[in-house]
Amino acid sequence: MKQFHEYRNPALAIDLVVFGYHENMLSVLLLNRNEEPFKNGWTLPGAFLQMEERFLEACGRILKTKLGIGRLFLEQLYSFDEPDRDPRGRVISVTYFALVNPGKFEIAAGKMANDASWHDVKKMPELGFDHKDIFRKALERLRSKILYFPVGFELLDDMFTMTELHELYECILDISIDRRNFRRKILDSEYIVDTGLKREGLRNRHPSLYKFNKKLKQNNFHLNVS
Amino acid sequence: MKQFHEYRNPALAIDLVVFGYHENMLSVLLLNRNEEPFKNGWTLPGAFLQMEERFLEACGRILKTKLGIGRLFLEQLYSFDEPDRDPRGRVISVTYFALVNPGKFEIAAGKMANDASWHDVKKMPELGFDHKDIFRKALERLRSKILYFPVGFELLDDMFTMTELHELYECILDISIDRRNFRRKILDSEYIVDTGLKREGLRNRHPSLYKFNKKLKQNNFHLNVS
DNA sequence: TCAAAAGTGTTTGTACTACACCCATGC
DNA sequence: GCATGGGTGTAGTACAAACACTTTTGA
Repeated sequence: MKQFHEYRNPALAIDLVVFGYHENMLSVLLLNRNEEPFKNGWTLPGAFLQMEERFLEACGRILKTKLGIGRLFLEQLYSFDEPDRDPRGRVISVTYFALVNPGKFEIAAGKMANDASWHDVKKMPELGFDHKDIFRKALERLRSKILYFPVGFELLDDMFTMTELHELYECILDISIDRRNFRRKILDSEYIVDTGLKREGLRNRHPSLYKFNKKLKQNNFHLNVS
Repeated sequence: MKQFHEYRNPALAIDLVVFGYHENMLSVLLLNRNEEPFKNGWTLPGAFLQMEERFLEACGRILKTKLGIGRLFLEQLYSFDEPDRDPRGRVISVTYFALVNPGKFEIAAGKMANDASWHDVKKMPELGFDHKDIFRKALERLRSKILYFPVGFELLDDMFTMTELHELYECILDISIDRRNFRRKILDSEYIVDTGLKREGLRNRHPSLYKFNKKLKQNNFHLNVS
């Protein structure tokens, strides 16, 4: 019997939208391509899926070989099928979005691209292929997900202050949220626990350090914003 | 230059979870396969993606050739990559969920399967491949989506009573919802408009007939349930 | 006039909003 | 002691939950 992969099948790529948060700025990792198509243009990191490979394995391979970073939060985003999305031929793209604390990794450039760098989501350059669509979808997903799931903790250090968490939310959602109401809401939800430690060395009152409550089972957090 | 599809690529299938609602029962369309693998077993309707075909075109082809039904509400669900999900070889499945009013269509059996029929979501048979996982994901999506998006209207007739809409919600979510609070919430959201008509021929008070408010732009509906 | 379902309103409690003030620290 | 940001409390409001009565219709 003829094997399926001997028929003509579209190629299958995995593309990643890697979000990082640092110094009050939400960024995305982009590669500057050193080959056609879109040579010297910016694209999302990606790779073709290998025959025996799972999606998450391909994600790990991309992160490791192109960006030099290890395992992190990954979630499937969407699959893109526009026939002309790649000028070289029919390529389906299964996309994932990832969250990373840039402080924990040094980005290493891979061989496909001569440069990988962080780009403020508010100042994105033109992107090759249909990667603008993918990016938009990812940002939309991140913004809706953060309202009911503690994704923020993937972007911060293991311990963080309430102000840092608050600023993260304001930055990602691009709105302002009342500091005191935010604090109450977060604490009531029990998503975070007070470590009892304080951040020291600041020139004013030492804020408490919190960490994510890993024991929490059920989701009782929902943030309503206008 | 060698074309992408000349390399070894996994096969790519489109599988559909078609939900129908009829007489207070939420059902899914299943095919009884007449060939191996899973001969005489139940599976979701699906097909291999053709080289130049878009996902939604493949969905339309499946609906037409296997089920004999036309265009309906479709939304991409998830892409499944388990290497052993198809015993014949590596097949990636991009899945969609669909909503249909079964009263509007007669299901016609196709050539791949000798039977297509509706199955109560509460009494599902064993499914071939990984279709149980796909079904579960689809039901989960439907249940969360109905809380903030008027998916229900795809499942009802063009005009419907408040009680019919109420029962649909209770059926899909598998909970009971206060009739009066539900009514107020739905009417306040302006998702539906009173047609001024009444359903006649019942043995008691004639209920108003409503229809979906197609002019509605922004989503101001959110149902909170325990 | 009775049964059955449709339609309406009120009371209560909870949760979010919008605020102002005090506290700890480094300089 | 003063500037800076961290921490706490509270009154007002809006929405959701829980609930009972009236109305319309066919038989």
